[in-house]
Order: sequence, then structure tokens, then C-alpha cells
Amino acid sequence: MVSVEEIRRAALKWALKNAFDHEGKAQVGPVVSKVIAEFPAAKSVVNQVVEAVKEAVSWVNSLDSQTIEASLSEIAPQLLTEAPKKAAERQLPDLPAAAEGAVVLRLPPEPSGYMHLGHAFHGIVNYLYRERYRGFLWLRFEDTNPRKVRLEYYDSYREGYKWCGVKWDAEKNNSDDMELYYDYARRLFEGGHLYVCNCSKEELSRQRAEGVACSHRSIDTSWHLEKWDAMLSGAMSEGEAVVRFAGDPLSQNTALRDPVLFRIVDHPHPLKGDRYIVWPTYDFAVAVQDAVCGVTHVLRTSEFMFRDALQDAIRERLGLKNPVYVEYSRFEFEGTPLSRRRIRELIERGVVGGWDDPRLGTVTAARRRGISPEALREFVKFYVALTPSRKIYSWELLYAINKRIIDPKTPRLFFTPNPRRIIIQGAGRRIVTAPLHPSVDMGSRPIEVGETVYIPGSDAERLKPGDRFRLKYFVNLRVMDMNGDGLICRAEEGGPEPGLQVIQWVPEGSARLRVLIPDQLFRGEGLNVESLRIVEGLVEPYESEIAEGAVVQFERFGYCVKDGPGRYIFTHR
RNA sequence: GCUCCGGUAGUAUAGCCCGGUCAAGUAUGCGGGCCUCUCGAGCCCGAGACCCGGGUUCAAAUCCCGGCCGGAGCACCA
Repeated sequence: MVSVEEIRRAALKWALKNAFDHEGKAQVGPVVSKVIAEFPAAKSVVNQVVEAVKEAVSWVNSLDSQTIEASLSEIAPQLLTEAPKKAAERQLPDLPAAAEGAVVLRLPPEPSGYMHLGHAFHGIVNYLYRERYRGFLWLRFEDTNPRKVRLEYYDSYREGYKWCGVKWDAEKNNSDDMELYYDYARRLFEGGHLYVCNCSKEELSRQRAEGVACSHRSIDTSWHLEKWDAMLSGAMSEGEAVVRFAGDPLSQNTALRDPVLFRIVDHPHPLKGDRYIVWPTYDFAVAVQDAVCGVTHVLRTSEFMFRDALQDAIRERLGLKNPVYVEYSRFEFEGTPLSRRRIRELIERGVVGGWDDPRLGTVTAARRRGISPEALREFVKFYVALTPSRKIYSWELLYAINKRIIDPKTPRLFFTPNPRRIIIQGAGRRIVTAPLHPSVDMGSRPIEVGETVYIPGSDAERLKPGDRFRLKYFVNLRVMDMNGDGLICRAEEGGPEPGLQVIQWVPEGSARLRVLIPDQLFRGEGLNVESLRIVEGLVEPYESEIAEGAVVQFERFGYCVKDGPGRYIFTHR
């Protein structure tokens, strides 16, 4: 029990502290909270606390600030100095009902298009949990629609995940277990949980929309089994019959209104050829596979929310175990469409060059424009929440992390966009030694230079006769004269000076270079007309040593990736 | 339209379940400064948010109700 005296003392202490923090004026509410936080037992006598605090506050508020500080330093000097607030290391929240060593997760890509950043994030999230719980991660291709699936895309995912640093423990395809689906289907038919339906597509969707039961549902089991066999044997053609789940035609959740679980698809499968003609739909394949794989936690985006009940119902009728679901909103990036449908459309319209166009959010595009996989992983750890609220990430956040990661590994080079010539009077031919990095020891590159150099056009424009500036690591100059589109300068003695503008430069004979500067494809409503700018300029000779795919920092310009001979892609500032 | 689900600084998040150490923490971006032979990195300082309205309570970002706004689903796609 707390004594009245203790409450009084605490009230005074926290009133002083509160006044000290807020320009000499304490408030009753926060002080009461502080007192109760210190003495939780005082909750039962909250009226007394409030009285004590009111007294203390009105007393403290009548004091001048010096007296407040003096009194506080007497009663509780430790409160005078702000305790540093600890910045807790961010980590993903615990998985519900998860135990170390007993977590099985899965990555379920549909190989029908290239992998994008949303898939990458999802893969990383699963992988991080696999690590955290020392669990097991499946890579399982959801390839039960032969018409959509293509061979090249399987590899796109394997490579994409690998590049992201996501390791999986086992791999399989939903299409590997067709016989199993058929066996399970037969069992469900026998239990009256499945029925063959001959209705037209239109009729079927009418029934589902209006919540009416299909007449086929009440026919004898033997009839359904007969039809099922006919479907399997190829005696029926596409569209002639489907297999439906005997669910609840009246359910509020439309997914439960007798959905189609098997249909005939007369189209070869990239892996199975034309061995099968009856294919399970997503819900059936997933429901069975998640159980067969022993998946304990299904992490997925909330568009699948309405299917939980269906997939659980399928498993329950099969006597299989259900997983725990963690569902969250999709990951979006500002001005960057991620949906494969929209990307395909942009490619077809010629708005972008292809799946690896640097403006796109595909994994190949991100890779091509210099986003590092470590940055993606850090990003997921620090900025991604598995919540159902809408999130649109800004590229800045990713850039900031990427920059922190690549900066210490990135050599510096001189690149002069829209170059202007400078003739230097009074400097002979010499070799300038320039370090490859300002703080990390990466060695240096020699630059042979004579009386002619080039500097960026934007710098040249600002310079007038009489101005002074420095060519980095080289020489101080004074502008003497303008000469056509160039400048004539005189060399001066001395090194770098505080306040003296430092400019990067390249010697005569430097190679031409093109830098592609990708930006968001969309701004607000419409297309961003400047989504891909091209800057041309000269680059110092050392550039020839840079390997394709490597990142450099062009000083005072930004980080760029070598995309090909004479061609770079701008990563970010 | 019907059914669900959300809403904390410009952005992403912590806190919400279990009301009080929250007149709200962090990162990024922004403003200022320091440092630096880059407009990069690093360091320091600053401004910036609980969607709105009611209710419950001594006390609400947190619980309840209503509104507004946003998102998702309503395929023989996944």
C-alpha cells in the first residue's frame, strides 16, 4: 500500500519535473499519470492522488523557473538531465503461435511474369522468419494454370530470390502432385463435398452472385463420380464441366458459394506437357499443398483474406491441418506500378523498354540500377510492417539505406556532364594522383593532364572573369577570359582553401559517356514525362577499368552503375 | 452495389491487444550548423503527426459509437 506521504512527495516531484519541462507550467493530467506510473498501487486511491497533484501543481505553477529548478535539483536531481531515450533495434514482430524449430513457411510465386520488389520483400520477410525461428522454407511454384505459366519465369524467381539473399530449404511445384489432387478429389466426391456441374459459365456466376444452390448439387454421388472419370479420361472438353465445392451458397463470403475447384484446361503445361487435362484451381492446390508441406504459417497479402475460410474448409473435409495466417497489405512504391498486368501493358505500349527497364519495380530493374540486395534486406527490417493498412513506400527511404551500404565500397571518379573546355595558362604537363575514395583506402588513379581540361557546363556557366576556383586534387585557377564556349584560366599557387569552390574535371582525350537517369514513371495522376533523362559528358580515362555492373560515384553528380561500354545508369545522388 | 479491412509528421514505422513512465519514440526527407579538396559520407541542432465528432473514465493514440476518407474481395487467375 502506498502512504499518503509517498503520494504527496511523488506529486510534488513530478509536478516540478513537468513544470521544468514545460516552461514553468505543470498540468494535472500528465502529473497524475507519472505518479501512477511510479506507484501502480495508487490506482485504487486515485482520488487522493488527483487531490495531491492538484495541490502540488498549483503550488509549483506559482513559483518562478529558478525556484522550480532549484527545488527539483534538491528533490530529484536525476530528473534534471534528460535520460537518453533508447532507440530499440527494430525487428519484425513475433509470429503468432510460433516456436523455435517448429515454423514452416513457403514462398508461392506464380511463374507467369517477372519477379518484382513486392515478391522480393515477401521473400525476405519469410526468410527473416525462417532465420529467427530456425524454421523451414519452401519455394513452391503455383503453376496450376497451364495457360499462364511459362518456363522462363520459374528461373526469374529462383535467380531473384537468390540475388536477394533468400535461401530456401526445398523446392517443388504445385503441378508435381496432380495424382494426389485427384485422389483427394475422389475422397471428397465420396463424402459428398464435391460435385460436377454442367452449367454454363454465365449460369454459374449468376448462381454465385445471387446465392442460389445449383441443381447438380443434389444428384447422386455415383453420377458425379462417373462424370469425374469422364473428365479425367478426356471425354469432356474445356468448358463442358467443372468440379465445384459443396460449400454454402448463401454465405456472405462469396468465396464459399460453391466455387470451382477443378476445371478442364486444354493447353500444354511447360513442365507436364499434355499429360493432364483436369487442373485444380488455386484454392484447392494451395489448400492441399500447404498441408502436405506442413506449412505452419502462411504469410501473404490481404487480397487472399476471403479465401482463408475456403482453404480451411477444404482441409477440414480432408482431415488436414490448417496453418496460421498472417495477412498484410501489398507493398507499393511511389509512382511505380508493380502489377505484372500493368507492367506488361507499359511494355506493349512502348512506354518502357522491357522488364528490366530501370524505371520499373522488377527485381532485374532494381538490380540493374544499382540497388543492392543488402539494402533490400535492411529496408524490410527497418521500414516494413506486416499490417493491413495501405503503404506506399517512397524511393528516398530505399536510397538512403542503399547509399549507406554502397558508399564505403564505391570508387570515386570524375565525370563532367555537358563539358566546357578550359585552357590553363601556366601549368605544364603533369600527372595528378587522385584517391579513389575520400576516407576508405582504395588506392588512387593517376590522371595525366596538360593545358586543356573540361569541367561541367553548369559550373562553367556560373564563372566570370576574375572568379577563382579549384580543380580537385590538381590546381587553383583564376578565370581570365571567355573564349567562345570555353574559359581561359591562369594557374595559381596553393592548395585547397576554405570557401574555394572545388570542381571535378577531365583531361583532354577523355571518353564520352551517357548516363541514363531513371525516375518514377508516374507523378500523381499521369505519366512522368521526364521519367528517363539522358545526360552526356566526358569521363576520365580510369573509367575503362570499371567492370560492367559495378557501381561508381561520379563526384558531385551521384552514384551510377556501369550498364555497358560508355553507358551508365544513375542510381541516386 | 454488396461484404470485409484500414487511417500516428511529406514518407515508412514504434506505441493500440492489456488506458497512466506519451504534452507521442525512430528512420528518411526538409531547415540550420560542424567537418570534409564532392552538391557524397559522417556528426550536432531544429521544425513536423495520433482523420473528424461524440461517449466511457480521475485519465484515451490506446476502449465504444457515428461520420469522413482510403484499400481489398465479389474469376472455370493466382
